[in-house]
Amino acid sequence: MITYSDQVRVLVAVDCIIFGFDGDQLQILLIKRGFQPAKDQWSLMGGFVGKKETLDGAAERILFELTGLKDVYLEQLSAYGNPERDPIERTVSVAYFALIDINTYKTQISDRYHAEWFLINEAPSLIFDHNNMVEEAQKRIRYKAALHPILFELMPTKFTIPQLQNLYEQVYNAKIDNRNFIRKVNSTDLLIKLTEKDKSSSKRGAFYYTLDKTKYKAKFQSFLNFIPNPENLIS
Amino acid sequence: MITYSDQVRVLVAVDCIIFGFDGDQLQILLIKRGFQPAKDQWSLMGGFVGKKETLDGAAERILFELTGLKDVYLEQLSAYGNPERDPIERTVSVAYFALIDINTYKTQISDRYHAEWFLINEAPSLIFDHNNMVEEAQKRIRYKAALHPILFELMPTKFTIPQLQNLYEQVYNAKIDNRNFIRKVNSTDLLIKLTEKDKSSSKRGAFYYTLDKTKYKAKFQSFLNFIPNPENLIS
DNA sequence: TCAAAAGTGTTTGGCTTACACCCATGC
DNA sequence: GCATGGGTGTAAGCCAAACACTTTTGA
Repeated sequence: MITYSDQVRVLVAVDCIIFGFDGDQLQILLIKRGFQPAKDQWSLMGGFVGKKETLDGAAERILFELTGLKDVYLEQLSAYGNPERDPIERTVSVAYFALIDINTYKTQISDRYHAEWFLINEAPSLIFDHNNMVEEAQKRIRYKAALHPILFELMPTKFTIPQLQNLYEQVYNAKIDNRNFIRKVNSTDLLIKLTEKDKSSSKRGAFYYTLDKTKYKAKFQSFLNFIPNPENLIS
Repeated sequence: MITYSDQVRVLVAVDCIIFGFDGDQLQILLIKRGFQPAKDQWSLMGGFVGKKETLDGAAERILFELTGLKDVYLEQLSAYGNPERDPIERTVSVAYFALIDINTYKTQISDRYHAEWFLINEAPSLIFDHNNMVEEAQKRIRYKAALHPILFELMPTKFTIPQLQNLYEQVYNAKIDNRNFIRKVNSTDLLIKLTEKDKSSSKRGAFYYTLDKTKYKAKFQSFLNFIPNPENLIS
């Protein structure tokens, strides 16, 4: 039998950067690591890739273990392979980022991991190179969301346009003109207007919308233009 | 000492999708695999990640071994980890793509790998999942080149705008209006016009240009617009 | 002189931006 | 009745797309 016998074998892990939106604030889900090394430090949710698992499969499993969610937006970010990144043993990590609607998050399942949602700017420092992963994930999302409607993945099943604008403003750390934003979003024809209004944040109330999933899928790859002059915003 | 002892270790490889342009045709560099499995079949240039090597470092080394080139545009594409992708032993591969000016390619160094340049459309079928990697690399390049001047990386040190247009037409498999293209490229202010002309493809001759590397680096991240309506072109 | 590639000029239309202004309603 | 956020109207201006036209020069 042929083998590649003289080569080094290493551990391969998957780490998930999980972004969530509760209709008001963009957050990130972190866990308190329950084992050595770096026990009790904050970390991304991760795990080793199983013997017969694909990378995507491992990411889905890890996300499911923590949140109880399936069929979530999940995209490979990058592979990280600095030989020193894990002090115990060389581990190559493939990072994925997920975008979820926090309202669907099942708390009970995650309890064993001591998971907690943090506002992006208030998140603690993380183990290994996880801070770097989070930064790169944010950049990727900013890049992609300027051209594709991925942030819709974070929205509750029904939401208002001002809520969506609020999310964009948090992602780009910028103030957006609400009048132009409303028109831009409506012009994509991706939303279905409901009759109900949300009156929690204004007297007049803002109409609720839901995502038209068929159109969403059809138009996902086309280049939209949600953010004016993205080059001025992306750091 | 703490270890992750109950986990599977796997091989980690890097595969390079090497695109080259000779001033006329966009090509891809493939090698004839010199060892089992799949000996004598066409393949991407790849190799295992060394004990103390980063992923980027391994990609640079592999590219150097084959082409003799350093400081080449090299970007991580994606990690591939299907458990069946290598029939001998599970191997996770991190793919990188490189963009090089074929004129600087050093033939002699590569001889031991039986490397050959192929026109993209005439490339042979490749081992494992390498065909898929090439396809995804092409998609990524199409995506990125619509917004950033990466295709300039493929050009010879001096080149004409019609040559550059020719490259764009090959990448997007589309005919571009030369009059608008010339203006678009000039408006980026990324090129320095030389006094010399290339008369090989027309009687009038086309001026040679060189890349203004300072401006190139400065503007690389800004969103340009080389391709009209990219959503209509990208498959 | 004429063919053919390189390059300039000009019009058009769509889309973004900026911002004035109207709407709905709870207090 | 007025403050407040939600939303519409609209004009200015920019920029891409289309394409008529000029330039250059070898054969």
